[in-house]
Formats: sequence, structure tokens, C-alpha cells
Amino acid sequence: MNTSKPEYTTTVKSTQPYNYTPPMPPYPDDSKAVDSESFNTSSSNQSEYSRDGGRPLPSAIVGSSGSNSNASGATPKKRTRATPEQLAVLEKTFMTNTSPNSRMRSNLAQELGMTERSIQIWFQNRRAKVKNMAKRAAILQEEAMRAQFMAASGYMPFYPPAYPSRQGHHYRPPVLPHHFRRARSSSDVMGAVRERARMRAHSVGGGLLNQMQNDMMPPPTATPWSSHFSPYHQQQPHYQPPPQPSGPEIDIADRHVMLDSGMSLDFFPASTLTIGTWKRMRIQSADLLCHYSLPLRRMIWHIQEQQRFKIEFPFDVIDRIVLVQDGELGRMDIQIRDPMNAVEFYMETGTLADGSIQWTQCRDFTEGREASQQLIHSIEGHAMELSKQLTRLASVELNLGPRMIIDSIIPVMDDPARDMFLTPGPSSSMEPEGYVDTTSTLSPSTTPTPTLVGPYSHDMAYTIDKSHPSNLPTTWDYSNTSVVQDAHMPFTYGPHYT
Amino acid sequence: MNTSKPEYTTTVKSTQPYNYTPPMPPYPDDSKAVDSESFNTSSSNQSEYSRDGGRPLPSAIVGSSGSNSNASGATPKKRTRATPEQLAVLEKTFMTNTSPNSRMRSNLAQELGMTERSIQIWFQNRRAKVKNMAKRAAILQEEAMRAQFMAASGYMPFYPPAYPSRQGHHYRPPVLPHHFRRARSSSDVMGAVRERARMRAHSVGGGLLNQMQNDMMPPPTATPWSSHFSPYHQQQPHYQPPPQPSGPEIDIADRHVMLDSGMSLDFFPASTLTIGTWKRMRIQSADLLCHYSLPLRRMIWHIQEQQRFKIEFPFDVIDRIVLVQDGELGRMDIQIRDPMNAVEFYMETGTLADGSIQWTQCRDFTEGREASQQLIHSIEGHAMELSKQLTRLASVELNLGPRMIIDSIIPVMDDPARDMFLTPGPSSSMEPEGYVDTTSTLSPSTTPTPTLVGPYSHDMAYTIDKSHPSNLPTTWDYSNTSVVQDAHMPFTYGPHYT
DNA sequence: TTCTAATGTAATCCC
DNA sequence: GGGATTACATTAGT
Repeated sequence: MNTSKPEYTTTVKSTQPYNYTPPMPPYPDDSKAVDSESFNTSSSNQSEYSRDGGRPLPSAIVGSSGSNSNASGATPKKRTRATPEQLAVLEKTFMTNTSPNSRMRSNLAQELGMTERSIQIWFQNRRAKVKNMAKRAAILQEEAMRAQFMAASGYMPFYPPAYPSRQGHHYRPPVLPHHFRRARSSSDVMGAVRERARMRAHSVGGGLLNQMQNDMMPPPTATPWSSHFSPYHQQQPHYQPPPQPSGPEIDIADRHVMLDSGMSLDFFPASTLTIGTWKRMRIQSADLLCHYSLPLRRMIWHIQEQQRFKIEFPFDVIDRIVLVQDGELGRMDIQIRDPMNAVEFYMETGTLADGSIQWTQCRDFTEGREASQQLIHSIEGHAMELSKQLTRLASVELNLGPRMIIDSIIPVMDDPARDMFLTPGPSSSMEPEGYVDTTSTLSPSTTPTPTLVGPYSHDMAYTIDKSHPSNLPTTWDYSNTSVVQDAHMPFTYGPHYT
Repeated sequence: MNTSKPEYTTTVKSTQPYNYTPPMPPYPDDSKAVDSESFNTSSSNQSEYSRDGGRPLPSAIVGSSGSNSNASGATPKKRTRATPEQLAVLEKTFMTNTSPNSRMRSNLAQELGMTERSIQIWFQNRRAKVKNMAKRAAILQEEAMRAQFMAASGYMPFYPPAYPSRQGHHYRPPVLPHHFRRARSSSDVMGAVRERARMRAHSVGGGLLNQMQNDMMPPPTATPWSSHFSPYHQQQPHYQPPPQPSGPEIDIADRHVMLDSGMSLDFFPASTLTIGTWKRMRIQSADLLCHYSLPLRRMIWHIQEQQRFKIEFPFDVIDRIVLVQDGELGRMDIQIRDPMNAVEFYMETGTLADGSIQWTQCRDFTEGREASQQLIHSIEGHAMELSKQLTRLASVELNLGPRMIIDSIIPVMDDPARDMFLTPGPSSSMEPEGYVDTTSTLSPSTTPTPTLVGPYSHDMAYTIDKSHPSNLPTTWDYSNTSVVQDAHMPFTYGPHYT
């Protein structure tokens, strides 16, 4: 199978004028290989040589004759940097195959004017990067659970008091709720990572970690893709602190923020995003951001670890938006049509000169390609904030307003918020037996109308009147509706476009 | 000869608090075997996933249950790193046997507290390493030939004009001289490597490649050895350019350089080192360095590919040093006595914490063990530089001066430099028919005295007066002296200590 | 500081 | 056992 060409041969062959990949020896190394460190030495023992006049001549001797000043090994260790063009191709390839065989590497090498060895190393490092990101993310996940627990326990539910400190867990609860006990602890998380490495592209699924790996290391399936730049999506460098409900750049609902680029994107305070069985949780400020762009008229979900991913779809494919809420906590279900065609996926493939992110459209990276099939995107978050954002959105997108439904559920349990928060997914999370639904439909008349979250007709319209912030709930029996029947379709109302 | 019982005295074994081997189960042997086979084949077939062929991540999901995932027993299977102690034993063993049988492996496993499997793998990887080094070195060799040829063709004889460009061979000669045609081209070099692998420890001599392999993979013969550290040998990082005859840090004879460590070692500008039939060529800046250490009063030849080797002997065993020169080119023959006992051999076995090289004395690694038998070490290099170094050496080592002879040969051919350079060895290289010898003995009076390079008496003394750089030649018939009679003893004057 | 190119080595897989 | 390749740890360069 493996044409396995020696791989240490020839290489550079055709004169590539890339200034990024300077003419280097087939063995990138000579210089390094030679053992970088051993030589260098440092010091220590010049003692016995004192006699000879030891003038410190830092290396090199470099003669006048310059003839061979770096006759070789003196290669100052050229560290070749992949050009943006090269990177684009590499990333693209990586999207469909994280471990190209020697044949493919060879092709890439020719195409990009890099050595096969460089290609191989690039992929190796790229895989390692994914792993590292997964590792880090896994740790964050674990922290998030504590954080979430804290939140559910009565502290700031959505915005941690500050940038989550990694070292001092002030509010370490005495015991974790059972939902979270099942989760991996950070200590055995790497075992899973390791294991996953062997099941490349099979992802037999498991914890969140597997999902994450999947997100970042897309399974090797070739699908059409195209590269384009979307400079309109600017993002803050690194982990930007979470938007706070106050500040100069904030307007409507305290949730309208200006991004760096000067472009404004509005967003929902999402703590989780769930599409079918695929789920993401917001752990830090920027790792899950659910925007809506009024100018572009699109929903844009940002998923970010170190590398960023996006899921987008236009307002126009939204069939319905339903918000169920319970006190502070809410869940917004957005039903779309034709997800296979309507939903687009992007991955970050670089940073442009102006600092904006270079996005490359890619195939569905969600576990099981749920996002290409599922009709419902569920966002959990602070109920009131969600409501406010929906209100704002409805006020601008007039044709969306009629598709919105806001209702409430109040569990009969002691600590509804907690249970709600701790449930792993939308399908099983929202409707434990014993919950009571208090659904309110918002009409222009501002008259709260309890509504069963059930089979709406496609053209049912509701508008939100934000002047009535407290369209609040009359209780309603919610426990036996069709809403929760299908684990993969938390909300089955509405037509299915398949 | 030497029964050389393994003698690796226990050392490490139980409970090593090495940070190298973290607290892990005695040995994760099982873990390796265990997961190994996960699912598909990884490498080969991940090549072309044609479009969409089956969603690679079908199942999975996560749900909430992600319970086990690595149920296989939380063996994290840490990657074990051999401790320095373990390495020492392994390397030592490797020196005498590169393929220990299972019995020996078992012993090693016990002694070192490693699994047999690990031992096996270590040796396998170690052998692979040798091969890779040979492969690389072979490529360099081939380049070297071009470089040497270029040099001999009339360009800078010793220092190639620049870093030999691998992509455009500017000075590719129309045809290689016959001496070099015998050399393997890089294309069939691997065939030779492969071939050589079967003749391990037989070293039928011949090409440079075989010699090289010999250096790096010593034949399985047990000889006494001892391990010691020679921290006084520091080396420059990477391939340092060869010393040039000028510069701020250079003093006597322009050849006294300071090494990084602040330690000074003086050296000869050697382009080749020949001991009997064994020969090394300087290709890159650091692969052949012939030092003399005044404080240690020793000659030290460094041979380096990836791994470093040394040949050393003390000044006191030097019977005579003869420099023959021809214009820019010269050859210095150092005659020693009792090479079997006087010459020591070392190989690099690691790097110490301070960055210095760990040297382990080893048996003679030269082809045919020439260095243990031959009395003459020949160094070819820039005549004037050699002369200057000898001058300097003589000025410090007063008892060496009287043993030095400097003479000159001028060939009657058109391109002496070239022929000199292209000769494979010292024995046949210096005295083609038709050469004319112009030997000058240097006396304090600075009077050039033509001298036949013949049977000097042991106590003949000459001093060098460097204030007379042009002790130049009167012609002298040189073609029928005894000097060139014995192929293995280019210079037969002086007593033979056998 | 982070990110990434590159190295060295332990380990795996396939022949 | 060899050969290729991978993961992993680590070093440097920017």
C-alpha cells in the first residue's frame, strides 16, 4: 500500500523561489541534527584551559575568507515558515485527511514546493496541535462543570464572576451533582484522547471530549469545499473577556456589542449550543458565541478552542424560534428548513494582514453531521437575555417576529435551575417528569397567551412586544406533549425538510 | 579477546524516582499490546476518501453517557524514557552487539527494569538510527565529492566557495575525475547501505560508506572499554565554520581559536585524515576536526556525522611529524609509536546536563582497526596553515619541534593541486611519477636547505622559523626515494614500533 | 508569552 | 526483523 518512498531522498528538487522555503538541505537538518544541543554547551568547563588565554570567542570563527563561512552546517537553522498559500492548502487537506499517506504527501510537496519531510512534519504537528487543544479544552470542560455547578447553585449563572481562574477554584463545591460525576475528570481525559487517536475517523463517541476532537479534527471524508475570506467576521484576539452588561459599546438589552472591527454583531448569551446529538458548552468567554448579524441577516455560531469554527445559516431559512424558560434559565430552539443546503460551516485557516480571520468553508464538522440534518438548533442561556435578544431581533427582522414563541416551564422540583443546567442535552434535559410548563405566547397586544409547545402550523405568527418584559407564565401541563418524544428532535413541530 | 562480561552492575532497577520514568506501573507492557490494534489501519488506506464515503463518525454520540471510553483500564501508558543509566548500559551493549538475542534481552530487561519488549524496541530503533545516519551521511558524502572536486578544480581548495547549494549545482563539472567515479552516487547509495546491513561486522572495506557504517555501528567484537566523561571537550553549536586565518580571537599562527566554552583548542585545517587504509574527508565544517590540545598535550581527531567519534593520542608518543607541501596543499604525517596502546577511541554517548558531550571510550572503530596498527596519521590540508600550526605547536611543545620536518613537493604536472586532492589516500597520492621534490629543512638560520625526504635519523632536529614563509623549493628529484614504497606506510623513515 | 517548525526517540503496524 | 510511520516530549525560532 505504501509506496513508501524513501522519503529521505532528493526532496527539494525543482528550484522553488519561495522565500519562505529557502533552499535547504534534504535533511533539514544537518545543522540541527547535528545535535543542536550537545554542542552548545554552555560553559562549565573551561577551567583546565585557562592557560591558553581564553578569550571568549563565541562560536564561529568565521573566517575572513568567507568562502565557507557557513559551509554547511553553519546553517543558521533556517526555520521555514509556511506561506499563507501553502497553509491554505495544507489546512484544506487536513480537513479531509489528517494523516495523508506518502503518495499524498508527495503530491503536496510538489504542489507546494516543500519537502516531503516538511509536509510530514506539518501534519504531525498539526495533529499534535489538535490534541493539545483537546487536552486544554478537556481541562476547561472539567472546570466548566464546576463553574456550571456553581452557577446552578445560585451564583452568577452565565457570567462567571471573572475570568475563570485556573488555579484557585474558589467555589469548589463539596460534591458534584450526579450529572457531572459521569463526566471525565481531567485526570483521565488524556487516556481518552490517546484512545481516540487510534480510532481515527471512527469516533465511536463518548464524552464531550470526543465531540471536541471531532470538531477540531474533522473526519476524513471528502466533500466539496471552497475557500473564501469573510473579512466581516472579526474577532478579538485570544480569549476576549466576556461581554459585560455595561460599558460604552453596549446598547439594546445590554447585549449589543461592538466588535473590534467596528462592526456590530448581536448575540445570544449561549451557555450551550445543541444540534441533535452534537453539543457545545460555553466555558470561557469566547469559546461559544451565538451571534446574529443584522446586516448579513444570518445566524452565526462561533465555536472556538484555539482554532475557530463557525456554523451559519440565513434568517430566511428559519421556520420558527421557540424560547422556553424557567426562571433565570432558558432554552431557545431555532427550527430551520433544509439544513443540508442552508447551513454552512467554516473553519479558521489563518489570519489576514489586517488581523481579520481567514475563514474557509468546510464540510459539516459536527458529530454525525448532525447540523446538516437536524432541524433544531438549541441554545441554552439566561432566559431573560435570550428573551431580550429575541425581542430585539424581532423588532428588526419583522418577518422573524411572527415565528417566535416564548414560553416557560417551571419544574416542580426543588431546584429547577440546577437540574436544567446540569442536564447533558436538550432532548433529555428539559422535560423531566414532574415539570410544569408555563408557556406564554407574545402577541402585539401584549396579551400573554399560554401556548402549548406543540405542532404549530407553519404560518403561525407571533410577535414579541418588548415593552412587556414580563409576559409571564401561567402554568401549563407540559409533561406529555410531543415536544419531548424524539430524542433527536426535541421539538418536532413544524415541517421537516429532508 | 576480552571476555568482557557484561558487567553492567545492576544500577537502577527498583523504584527509580527518575522524573524520566514517572510513577507508573512496573511496566505498561500490557498497555502496549492492549489497545494496539484498535480499528482500521491507520496509515495506508486513509488516502483517498472519495467523497462522502460513509460518514466516518457515525455512531457515537455521546449522549450523556460518555462513561467509559477508556475502559481498557486507565493505563495511561506513559511513554517511557530511558534513564541515562539505562542508556549507558544499552549503548554499551550496542557497541558490542547490535542485535542481542532474546536471552540477552531478557537479562538486560531484568537489570534495567525494563520490559523485554522495550529492550527489543530500543535495539531496533537504535539500529534504525544507525541506518538513517548512514543514509544521511552517504548523501553528504556524495555532495562532498562534488565539493572536493570543485575545490580541486581550481577554486578554493579547502573551503568550498559557499554552502554547497543543493538545488543549483553551479559548478557541476562536466565530468568527474576517475578517482571519484568510483564513489557511489546517491542513487545507489541505499543499495549499499542495505547490502552493508547484511555484512555487519565484516567491514570488507572499500567505499567511504562502508567505513562510515563501521564507525557508527561497530562490529560485534568484545573489547575492553570503560566509560568516562571528558567534559573538557566542548564543541561549538552546529557546524561551526572552519577557522579562518584572521579574526579578532586568533593569535599565533592565526589558528588559535576560542571555543564557545571559553576553552581553546588548537587545530589543524584538515581536509582529510588518513590512517593506513582508513580515511576521512572533511565535507562540512565540523565533520572532521583535528585538534591538538596544549593543556592535555594530546592530538584529538574528531570525526562527526550525527554521532561523534574521537581518536586521541598523547604528544609523547609522537616520533615524528613531517609536512610535505605543494603550494597551497600540504600533507602532515604524524608518526607515532605503539598505536595499539597509545591511541584511544571514543564515541559520543550522550549529552550532559551542562551541554557537554559525554564520551565513552570504545574500541578502535576504524576500518580494519587501522588506527591500532598504523603508525602514520596523515592530515591533508592547507599547507601554509598546517605549517603555521606546526610552528605554533613546536614553539610550545619544545620536544616536538625537533621531530618536525617541513618540506615541499612540486609536481611536474599541470594541475598539482587537483591531483593532490583527488588521490584517495596518502600512500598513493603524493608521489606520482614525475613529481619533483623540493624539500626544505628549516633551521634557525632561516636558510632553505633542500632535503630529501628520506630516512631521517630519529634524533634529527629541525626548527621552524615562521618568519620565513617562503622557504621555497629548489627542485629535487623525488621520484625514486623510499618514501612512497609502501602503500600503507607512505613515510617509512623512522623506526617502527610494532 | 504563544505558536510552530523541527528533532529524537518510544512504540505501532505491516510485511 | 526491517521499514515506514506515528505519537510524544522537547527544543528553538519568531
